[in-house]
Parts: sequence; structure tokens; C-alpha cells
Amino acid sequence: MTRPQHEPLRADAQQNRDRILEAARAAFAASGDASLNSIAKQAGVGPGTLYRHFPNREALVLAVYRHDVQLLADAAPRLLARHPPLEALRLWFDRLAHYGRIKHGLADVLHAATSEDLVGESYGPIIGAVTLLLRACEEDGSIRPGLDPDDVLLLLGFLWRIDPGDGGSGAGKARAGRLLDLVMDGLQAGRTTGPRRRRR
Amino acid sequence: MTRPQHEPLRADAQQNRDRILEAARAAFAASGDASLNSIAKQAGVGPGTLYRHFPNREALVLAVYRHDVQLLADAAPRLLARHPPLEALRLWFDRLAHYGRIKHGLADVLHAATSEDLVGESYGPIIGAVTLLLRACEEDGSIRPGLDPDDVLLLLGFLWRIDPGDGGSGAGKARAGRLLDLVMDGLQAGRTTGPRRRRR
DNA sequence: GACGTTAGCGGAGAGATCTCCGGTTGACGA
DNA sequence: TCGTCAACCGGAGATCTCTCCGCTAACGTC
Repeated sequence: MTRPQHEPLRADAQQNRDRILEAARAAFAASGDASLNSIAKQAGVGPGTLYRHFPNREALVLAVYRHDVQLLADAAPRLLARHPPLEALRLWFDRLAHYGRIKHGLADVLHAATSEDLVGESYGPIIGAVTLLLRACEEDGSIRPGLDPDDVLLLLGFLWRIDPGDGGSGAGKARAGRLLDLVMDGLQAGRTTGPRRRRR
Repeated sequence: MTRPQHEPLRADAQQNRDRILEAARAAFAASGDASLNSIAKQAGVGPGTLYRHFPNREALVLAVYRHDVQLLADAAPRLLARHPPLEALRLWFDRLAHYGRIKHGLADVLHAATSEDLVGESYGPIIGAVTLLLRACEEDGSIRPGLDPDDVLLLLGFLWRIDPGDGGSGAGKARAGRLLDLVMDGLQAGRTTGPRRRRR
């Protein structure tokens, strides 16, 4: 954590990067779709500088939330240590959903992330967490074997598209819960061992 | 089909609308992300005219593909007449997936469609088809009861995000198939009647 | 056919994203 | 401390999306 990524930047470049990130964090917190121009201005740099550091909007959003993404990824092994695999998987999904609901700026980010490699820096930990959880469940026999983490993450993409305030108090949360139930059932179908457990 | 929607337009307006649609169809076929400006120019109208007829890119894309969307929706009752409900559902999903793979311009359209009401014109038939299929399956006892068509459609959103040429020959198709299998299993879990059928 | 009403036109332009490149400055060896 | 040079800056500008509004001409009426 907080390790210098890639090559060390020149001092002024590093300072600019930090200033941009700070300005972006503030701007995204305020509006979510602040213009990159205004963020650059707020950070006291030219648009060119912003775009050199972060080639597009996604990259900037991802960098801003990078720390949170890492926290989310780190939660996976912790959950696995304290819960049965299947339960850990579901709990982690819930966190992912909650995260998607809070940080709505990320909506379209992981959405396009699958194909981008630039995003690997942030997408990597997430895919790692999913891989870990799925493998544990698989070895446990509680889900069907042979699942591709990328597939699962793609399937979970709906989480980013649920409107947080969807139709009033907590409707979004309920919706995410219903759909996650459905996905969990799908994952369990074709499991290798144990009797099929009835939902709830 | 081909009924005059809403109020009848003035003759010149109707002509402009048609010209825009024609130009857009050609442009989208060529590039998929052609600029609306260029489409307007190609159609021989000003940008203002284009935006009055179609308030944003989505509306235009949707209008261009409207006929195809209707065909897709119409397929649902036909499939139900010739197949058991569950099978009809899956076959229709396959069509939806195929459609998503071909008309990639629609990718981000139905994506945002859930919240928009402007899109109702095209989203409506789709949601209608899903409702029909789900209800048939439900009465048949082959899927769990109480499913919300909107939920299901939201879950299926991954279909729009699969890269058609995903990693080479037909990989996208395979991926869609795997994920649809998973979704079908999820839908069947908790079904009311009959023994749980093993996949494939 | 002429006329008034108003739907509709279309271009100017605001504001956004992203690129390009001449000028500048930090880093480092001497 | 100084010179060199590559890394980096930042703003001009190309292009796009979308809005606003003064003007035009289509349509119903007489």
C-alpha cells in the first residue's frame, strides 16, 4: 500500500499528480460528473497535464478510488477466514453491492474495465478477490466447478447500474439483494457435493 | 407496426425525420460511433433539427433499431407456442444475446434504458416479452415465482457488454452461453413443482 | 389565392473531451 | 555550481454533444 507505482516520477510531476487527485476527489464527492477541465483548473494545472497523468475519465476515477478498491479486495481473505466459503462469497458480494451503491462514480468504470488493461491496476485486486473466493467455494464443493472469475464479475455488472435511491428508501438495496440471491443460486446449481440447500 | 406514432408530423418534419434515420442507419452500419453532427450534415439538416427529433444519441440509435427490437419482442409468443415455457425462455435469451452481439450500437442504450422513460417506446416491447415468458414459466412451475421482469432484464445487462469478437472466434458467443446457463439455473432454483432437472 | 398562426428549421455558440507541440524545468553527471 | 537533456508542462485548438432563438414556410381558414 502507498508504494510508488511504476517508475518514480519527477518531483514536480508527482506533486501535480497528487494535486489532481485531491481536486478530483473533492470534485467527484461534490458532483460525480464534474468536468475534467474544471478539475484541472481547480488543481492549478493545464488540461494537458491532467490527461497525461490520467488518459481518460475512467483512469482518474479509478485512481481516486484506488484505496477503497484495495480495501474491498483485502476483505476477501478475511471473510474466508471467518466464514464458510459460500457464506464468505455472499458477504463479499454484499460489500461489492454496497460499494457500487455508494461510489456511484465507479458505475461505468468496471463496466468497461474488462477490456481495458490500463485499469488492471484497480481491476486486478478485484478479480483476485473473486478468484480467491470462487476457488475456496469450488474446493469446498459448494458451487459448480469451472467458473471463470471474469464471467462472474461480468455477470455482477448489474450492481453498478442499480440506481441507489431506486424508487425510494432502500429499494436499490433490496433489488441488489434479490438479484444476488438469484446469482448465488445459479452458482450453486451443479455443485459437486452435498445436498442442494433450499434458499433461506 | 409502421403506425404513425404520436401526433402526425408536418410534412417537411416527417421528411427530415426519415432522412435523418436513413443517414443514421448508414452511418451506424459503417462506424457505430459516428458523430451526430456528421449524421445531421449527411442528412442535409442542421444539428438542431436532429436533436429536436432525437434528444440524444440513445434515442436515435433506438429509433434506428426500433424495427429489429419489435421483431425480437414478437418472437416471444411465437416461441411460447412451439416450445415448453422454460425452453422458450432460453431460446429467447439466446436471441437477445445474438441481437446484442450483432447490434453493438445498442450496448449502452438498454443499459441506461431502465431509468429513462423516453426509451419506453422500444424498451416497452422488450419488457413485455420478458413478462410474457416469465409468467408462462411461472405458471408452468418451471421457475421460481415472484420474479420481476425488470430485475431479470437488469441481470441480463451483461449481454450488452460482451465484446463480440471476444478473444477470437465465437468466444463472445460461448461466454454468453455460459452465463445464460448460469442465469437459467438461478431462475429455476426455488421452482414450485417437479424434480430439479440437472443441467444438460 | 391570400393570410395569420405556429410548428419547425438550422446555425451560432457554450461547454466538454482529448491531442499536439513549443517552451520550460527538474535531475544528474561533471 | 553549472550544463545538458529528457521529462514534463500547459494552453491552443480540433471535434463532439447539445441548447437557444430568430427566421421560414407549411397548414388551415376564408
